[in-house]
Amino acid sequence: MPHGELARLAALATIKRFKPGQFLAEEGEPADAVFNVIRGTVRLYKLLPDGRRQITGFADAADFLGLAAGHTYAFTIEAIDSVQACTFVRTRFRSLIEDLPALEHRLLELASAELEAAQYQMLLLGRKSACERVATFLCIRHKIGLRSADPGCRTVLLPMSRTDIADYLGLTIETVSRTLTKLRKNELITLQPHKRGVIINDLDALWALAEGCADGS
Amino acid sequence: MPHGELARLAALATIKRFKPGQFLAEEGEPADAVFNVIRGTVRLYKLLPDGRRQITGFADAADFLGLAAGHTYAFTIEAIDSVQACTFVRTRFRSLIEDLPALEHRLLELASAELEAAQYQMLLLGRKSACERVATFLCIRHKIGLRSADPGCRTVLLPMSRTDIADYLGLTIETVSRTLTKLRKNELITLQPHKRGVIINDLDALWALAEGCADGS
DNA sequence: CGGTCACTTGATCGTCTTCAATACCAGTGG
DNA sequence: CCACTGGTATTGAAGACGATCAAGTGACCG
Repeated sequence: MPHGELARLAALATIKRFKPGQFLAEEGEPADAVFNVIRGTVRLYKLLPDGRRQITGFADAADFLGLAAGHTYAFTIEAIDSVQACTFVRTRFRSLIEDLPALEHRLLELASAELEAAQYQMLLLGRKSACERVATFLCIRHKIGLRSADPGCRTVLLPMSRTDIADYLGLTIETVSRTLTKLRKNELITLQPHKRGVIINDLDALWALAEGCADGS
Repeated sequence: MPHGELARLAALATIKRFKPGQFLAEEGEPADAVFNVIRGTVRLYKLLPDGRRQITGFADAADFLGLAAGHTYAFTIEAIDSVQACTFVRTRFRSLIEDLPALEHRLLELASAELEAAQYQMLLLGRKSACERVATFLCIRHKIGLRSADPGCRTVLLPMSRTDIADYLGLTIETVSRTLTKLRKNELITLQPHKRGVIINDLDALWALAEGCADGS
């Protein structure tokens, strides 16, 4: 985006901090802000009336959030760790869009990418086994890690809890735990106890598992 | 959208016909067209290497298709029945967007709505039981039917096969069949044999089931 | 008619869930 | 320093839901 436009955007932003567990937005509430995560990780999720939770995505530094079709949020946004986020008042953001076609263009690109990711996730939730889901998750998290780490880095940092991973993959916490143990025993990964980190020993094999090209026995 | 802009859009369109099973687009192929379904229904899906299929959505008359983040399609688009679609060459469509901000605005709205639908579907695939999934499907199809039928209409037309429904809901064809039978025995619905139609007897109860507020026993 | 296709129904099996016990760490206060 | 507590993760045993395998029905078609 052109520098002048970026400056106008920045002029509109307020940087806010959120503690772990704090809400950036809540499903069903009026959607009066959009966000850009600067630091930390947030979870996006929807709930069923009885409390079942589906995490539809995680957002890390540089991710944009808060697109809503209607006038209320379609999902809850909650800080996982200590989060800093650029916050824009929606009405002002909207009026800025009016005279900045480049911004709207960028938003459409982002939305399209999100949509593509959502389709991958549907494939995962509808058709992959527990083992394939966990392998996919680790591979994708690894890829995301490469945005900020050097290529060739094999350590995956998982800021989210097992419960979050389970609710993201459509599994239970026990199945996630068991599956990670199985991958460890097969020497595909190494777990870092009490550090929420995983080292990938064989990235290619893990990808093969993730895509259903291996049986993971 | 303003009439003048609509006219320019129409000038760019070619109406194409597709027979059942014919592809409008294929996953991985260069994305050089976008579509607007005029008549009929198409399925959008992704495949795993071993053939497992996840249908990410169906598109009916008036639905817009073909948004791609990259330069290739993220999913396959296949005609279910006899389909007519407005086809736009992507490059020309793109250049039209350049001078029509309203068009891009509309596309962003559509993409946001799609994204919201995708999140509902993730909730369904990750956290709902077979019974809840089928009930949700029927309710949503009913809602879609109201776009072209009078309100109060209780007949749901299902142009897609049981296999399609199964691949959309992350189930097998047998489970879909059994679940429909169960709903019929509970007198929530009436099946129209050999006609791919369903009559909803108790819409409220079906919605309650769909949202997990009832146990569907 | 024989053939295929879409769907239904039944019996059995396996994966993941549920329920439960245990381990481990961090923080708190005696 | 050490018990006590709460949160997170691992592991085991039992159970359920949906998948798989298999058979059967009716519609449509050459």
